[in-house]
Amino acid sequence: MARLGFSEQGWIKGPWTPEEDKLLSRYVSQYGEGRWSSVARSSGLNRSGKSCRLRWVNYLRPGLKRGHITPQEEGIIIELHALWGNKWSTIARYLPGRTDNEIKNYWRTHFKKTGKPCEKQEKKKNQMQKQHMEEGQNGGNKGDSMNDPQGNKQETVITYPTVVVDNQFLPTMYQDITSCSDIIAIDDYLWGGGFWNLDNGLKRFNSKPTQSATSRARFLSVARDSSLSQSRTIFLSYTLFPEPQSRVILSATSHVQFSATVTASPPPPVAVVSHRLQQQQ
DNA sequence: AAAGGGGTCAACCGCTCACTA
DNA sequence: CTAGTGAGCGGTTGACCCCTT
Repeated sequence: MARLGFSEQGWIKGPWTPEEDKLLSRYVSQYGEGRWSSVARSSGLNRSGKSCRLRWVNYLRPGLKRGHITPQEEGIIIELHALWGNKWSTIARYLPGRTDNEIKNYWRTHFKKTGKPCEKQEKKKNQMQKQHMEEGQNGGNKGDSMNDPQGNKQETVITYPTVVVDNQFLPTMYQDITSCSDIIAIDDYLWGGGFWNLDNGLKRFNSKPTQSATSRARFLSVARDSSLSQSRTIFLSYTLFPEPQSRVILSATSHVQFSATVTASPPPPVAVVSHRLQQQQ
């Protein structure tokens, strides 16, 4: 690939070569992140510290996700952008494996012009949701649908565990969603969006919840570990209201044992809350 | 098949902030 | 308090890709 040129300081500019990537990766794995200017000097790379840092953070860093933003991630982006605006790095902290640059690019290409997802994206999303619905009807016991066959709205009671808050803000553990490999998105049609009441089990609001509901939440995404066939681990992430800047990640195994972490933001991880979730009778 | 245009994304730029001497 | 330096952030650019005509 042709070089774009050199900076005034003589640093190479332009696309990175595989050799440069190897050099940088080797250096960082040996000496760690940080001190980027010394990385630039000592690694043998004729690149500026800034360039090295950017390449590492956005491309070489372990744990980065490749591929398209999922509908769940899109939901999180929309939600958090509504809260914080163009705070890309803050938003990126809630999307493990995604970089601020990636999210920024995604936002600009998908939402910047119209302020809403482009038609193509919407079509795709609807298609996915339709597919989920069909799969759900084929034996999935995931709770009642949002609408009855006549299309009338009704409150949905999910036969999933009840959420009981043990103690408020009792630090117990911090569970990172990234620790689960091969997370795929599921149940988007069921969980994605909408408001949920956590006071008396998981009940879904069809309209905006009342101000008195203290532990209402909006689910942003659900994902599961596909490698577990019997003992599914489900990850729920949602924004707690009325604290708009807190977010909870719940993890559930076999629909029996739940644990939850609350991270105040920005940035995570900070305060941790433990919820005990009991299986609904 | 070729050209044009729009979309995507890696990379750069300029600014701000935090830290230190 | 101030100046220098490094790191990080958001905005912007430009090359490449792909779709449409």
